[in-house]
Amino acid sequence: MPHIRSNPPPASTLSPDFFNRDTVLVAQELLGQILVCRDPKTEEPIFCRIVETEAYKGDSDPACHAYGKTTGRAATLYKAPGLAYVYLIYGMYHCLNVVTEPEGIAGAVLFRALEPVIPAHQAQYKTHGPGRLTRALGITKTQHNEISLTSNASDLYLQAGAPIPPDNIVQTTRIGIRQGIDLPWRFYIAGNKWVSVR
DNA sequence: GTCGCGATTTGCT
DNA sequence: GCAAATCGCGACA
Repeated sequence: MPHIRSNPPPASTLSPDFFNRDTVLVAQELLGQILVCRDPKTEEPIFCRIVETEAYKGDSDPACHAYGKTTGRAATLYKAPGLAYVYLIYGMYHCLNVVTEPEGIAGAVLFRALEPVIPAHQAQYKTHGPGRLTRALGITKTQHNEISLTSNASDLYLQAGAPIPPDNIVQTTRIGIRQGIDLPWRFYIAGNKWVSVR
């Protein structure tokens, strides 16, 4: 007699090993994975699919905060893969990244756009854009910088989603930077309406 | 200590 | 299309 599940299998959390790899590869493979967080006020769980990312590498990328630097905020980028890197940009918006590469090598992937998995959440949480998504989800440097994104005990963590077929992934140059504009390290899911247009 | 600027978003012309 | 908002950080004195 076959065993029948009454519930779906437990969702698996992405492991540090997933992030302990080349940053550009991680940026690509993060598409389709799920960011789990909580509503800043109600504490209700929110599940968001990652639909747009950018890779930043410390050694070869002049746009990376850790390019030629090891101190200050750049120090976070050398820490363990799977940690959050949150920084303030233009004095008013936070940006969420996940640290990549082995400890001691700098790299991170910027989350540029998310798609709330539950349709009812899509009108409520405006997660299209790196500054908008942190504002919508209540992500700040003081609360979330350097927390683990690979533990489901965190306020914020990553869980495995459905992989995106390579044919559905678009690779382009990155947005809003002045240096390293030639590097094609932005990835997004083709046709996804949450992706920033520029 | 002072100065200039940025991986953004918004509103106004 | 363009500029304002707003502040942490790095460069320089």
